[in-house]
Amino acid sequence: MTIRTEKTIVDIADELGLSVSTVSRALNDHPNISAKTKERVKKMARKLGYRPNAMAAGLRNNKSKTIGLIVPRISMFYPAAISTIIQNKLQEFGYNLIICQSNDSLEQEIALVNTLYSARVDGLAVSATLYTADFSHFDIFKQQNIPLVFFDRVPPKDYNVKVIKGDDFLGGSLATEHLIDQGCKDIVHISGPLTCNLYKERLAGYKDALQKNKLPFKKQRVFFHELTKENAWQTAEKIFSQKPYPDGVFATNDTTALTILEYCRKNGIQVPQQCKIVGYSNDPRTEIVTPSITSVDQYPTTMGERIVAALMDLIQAKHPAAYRHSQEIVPIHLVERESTAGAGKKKK
Amino acid sequence: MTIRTEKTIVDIADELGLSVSTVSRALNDHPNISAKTKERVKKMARKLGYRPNAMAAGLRNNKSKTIGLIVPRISMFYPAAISTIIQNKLQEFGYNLIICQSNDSLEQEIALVNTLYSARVDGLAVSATLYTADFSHFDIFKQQNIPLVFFDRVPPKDYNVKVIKGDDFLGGSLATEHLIDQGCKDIVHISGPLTCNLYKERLAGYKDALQKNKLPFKKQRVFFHELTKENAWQTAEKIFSQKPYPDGVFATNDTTALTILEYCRKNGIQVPQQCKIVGYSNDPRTEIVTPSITSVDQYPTTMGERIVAALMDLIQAKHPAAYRHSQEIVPIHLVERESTAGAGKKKK
DNA sequence: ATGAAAATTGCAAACGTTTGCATGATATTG
DNA sequence: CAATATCATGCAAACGTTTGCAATTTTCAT
Repeated sequence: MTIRTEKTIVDIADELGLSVSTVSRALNDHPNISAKTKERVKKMARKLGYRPNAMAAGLRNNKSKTIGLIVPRISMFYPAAISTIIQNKLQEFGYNLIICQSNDSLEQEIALVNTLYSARVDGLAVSATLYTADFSHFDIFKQQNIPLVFFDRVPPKDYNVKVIKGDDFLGGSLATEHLIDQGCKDIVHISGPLTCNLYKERLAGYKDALQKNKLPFKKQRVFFHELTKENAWQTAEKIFSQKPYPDGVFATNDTTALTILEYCRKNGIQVPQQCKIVGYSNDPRTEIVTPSITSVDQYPTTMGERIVAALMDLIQAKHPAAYRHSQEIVPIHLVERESTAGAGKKKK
Repeated sequence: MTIRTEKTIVDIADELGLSVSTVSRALNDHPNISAKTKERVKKMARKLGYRPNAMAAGLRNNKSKTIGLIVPRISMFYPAAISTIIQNKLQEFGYNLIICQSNDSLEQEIALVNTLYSARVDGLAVSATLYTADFSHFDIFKQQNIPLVFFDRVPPKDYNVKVIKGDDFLGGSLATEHLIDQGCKDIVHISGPLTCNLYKERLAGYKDALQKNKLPFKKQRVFFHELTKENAWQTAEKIFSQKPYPDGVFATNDTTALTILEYCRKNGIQVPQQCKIVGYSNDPRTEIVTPSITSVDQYPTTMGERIVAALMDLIQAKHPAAYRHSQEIVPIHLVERESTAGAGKKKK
C-alpha cells in the first residue's frame, strides 16, 4: 500500500548520467569534484526533494551522529535544565540527542544502556540512578571505546571514566556553615540514599562544617528519605514530632526544602525566626515561595556545556587511552534568601 | 587505532556453523526455527556479547524504531510534562525518542524537521513555534506517509493532519467567567502572538465569557506580549501605569500570571482583594506561591498518552488515507486557588 | 604534437541486517 | 517402503550510503 517516493542518491545519478560515487562526493563537498558538477548535483537533489538517509550513511560509516542521554527524570529541575543545554549545544554540532529517563530504576537504566548501544550512539552522557552501585552495564561502551561521560550522579573513582560533577562537599559545607553563621545551633540534615555520591558528599560537608565550628554531630539529627514529596512530608512529621525543634534544616534537595517550609507554615513554625531552611539546586520554585528559600546553585548551564565539550573532545580524539579516571568539578554557590535571614554574625 | 570487537550476527553464525539467516530468524523468534536452535543461538549471542545493530536493521526494514518530538522548549512546564510521559510510554512500545527544541524559532524548526526526516523517524510529534503560520516544511512527512501528530500548538484545519489539542476556548471562557463570578467587572487579558491558535482561542473564550455576562469587551484591556518573564514585567508596568486598575487579570500562561503577582506584591496591590489573577497550564509554581494562583489545568498526562496512542495507531494502520484532518480535544479544568478568592456569587 | 602530471569521475565492495525462495531433512501416511 | 506433507535451514539479494583504487579526461610544459 505504501507508495515509494523516497529519492535516493541513485535517482540523482541516473537523472544526471553520473555515478553514485560522484553524486555522493558532490553532496559531501569532496575536493575531487569539480565545482560545476557539485552545482548540478545539488540542484538536482533539491529538485527531486532528496533527503539523505542517515541510517544508510550511519551503517557505512559506523557512526550515527546521535548522542544518548540518560537521566533519572526530565521533569526534575536540574536534569531538565542540563538536558535543555545539551540538546541545544549538540544541535550546533550537528548531533541529535536521544533523551531517556531511567525513572531511578536500575532495571530501566540497564535496558536503556542496551538500546542506546544498539542505536549505535556516538557518545553517552549519564546521570545514574539513586541506586546504581554496580556500573558494569556501562562496560560495553568502554570496551567499544565509545565516548562515555557521567555527570552529577557518578560512579566511584575506580570505575575509570570521565566524570563531571558539582562540588557537593563544598555545597554541603557552605550550606551548613551559612546556617551556623545565621545563628543556628541545632541543625538537622535531610539526606538521600547513600548509594549515591551526591548525598554522601553533601553529608560529609555538613559534618565538616559542624566540626569546624565546634558543634556536635549527632546521628539522630540526620534523616534519610527517598527524595519524593510524600517522603519529605513524612520526614517533616518525624522531625517535628518532638521537641526541641531544630533551629536549622539543611535539605539535600529543593523539593524537600519546599516541603519542610510548607509543613512549617501549616504548623505555625516561623521561618526563618524559629527555624531556618536551606535547599539544594536553586530550583526556581525556591525563589518564588514565601519566604524564599536559600539554596545551593549548581550552574546547570555550565554543567551542560562541559558535558557537550567533553563528548565532542572524546569523539574527536578517540585514542583508546581515554579510559582513565578523570574528574572535572563544576563550581557551586550559595544563594542566600529569606529562609535563612537572621541575626547573622557576619563572616570574617 | 580502533580495535574492532563488535560482534555481528555473522560471528554467531560462524561460531555455530549456521547460516546468518538462521541466526537472524532465531534471534527474532521466527516460527520456522526449531526450539533448540533458538536456544543455541541465543546462548552464543549472550556469550559473545552480541548487540543488534539498529542501523543495519533499520536500513533493511526501512524503519528506525525511533520517534521524533519537536517542542518549543523542554524547560517549560507543560511541554516538559508531556515529553516525560511520551518518553516513558514509548519506551514501553520499544521506541526511542529524539527530543528536539525549536526554541520558538521557525528557522530551527525547519532544520529539525529535515534532520528528523533524515534520521528516518517512524513518527513525528510536534508542538509548533509561536510563529509557525506556514506548515509546508512538514509536507515531506505527509508525502512519505510517515505518522505525523500535532499537539497543543497546531496548524489550521486545512492543513490536513492529526491534531490533539486542549480546549482552549473553554479554558479561556472558564477562566474569565470565574473571575466574573468572583465579582470582577474590569478584567484585563494578557495574550500572546495571535499567529498561535492557543492564544487566539483563549482570547475568543475571554470575549465570549464577557459577552455572555453582559460585560463590555474593550480592545485596550487586551495586552499582547511574547510570553517571557521580562516582557510580562513590562506589560505589568503598562497595565498598572494608570488608573483605574483592573480588578481581574486573566493571563494566558502561568509565567505571566506569576510575574503579575510579583509585580502586585512589590507595588502594594493586594491580591486577591484589589486584583484577582488567573493563569494557564497549572504550572506547579502557581500552587506554592503566596497567594496561590488559580490556573487552568491541561492534563499533560492525558495529552502525552493520547499522542503516543495516536502515533502507535498510525504506525500500525498505515493506510495512506490517514491524512485527513482529525482533531482530538483533551479536556481542561479550572483549579481555583487563593488568587481569585472573593465575595464569590456562587455559580448557579 | 607528445608525454606526463593533475584533475575528475567511475567501479565495486562493504557496512549488518532481513526475507523470498529454494533446498534439504524429517515425519507422516497408505 | 515409497510418496507426500511438514519442518528446518541456507542462498543471495536488497536497503542507501561511502571510499580505496582504477580509469578516464583535462591541463600544461616541452
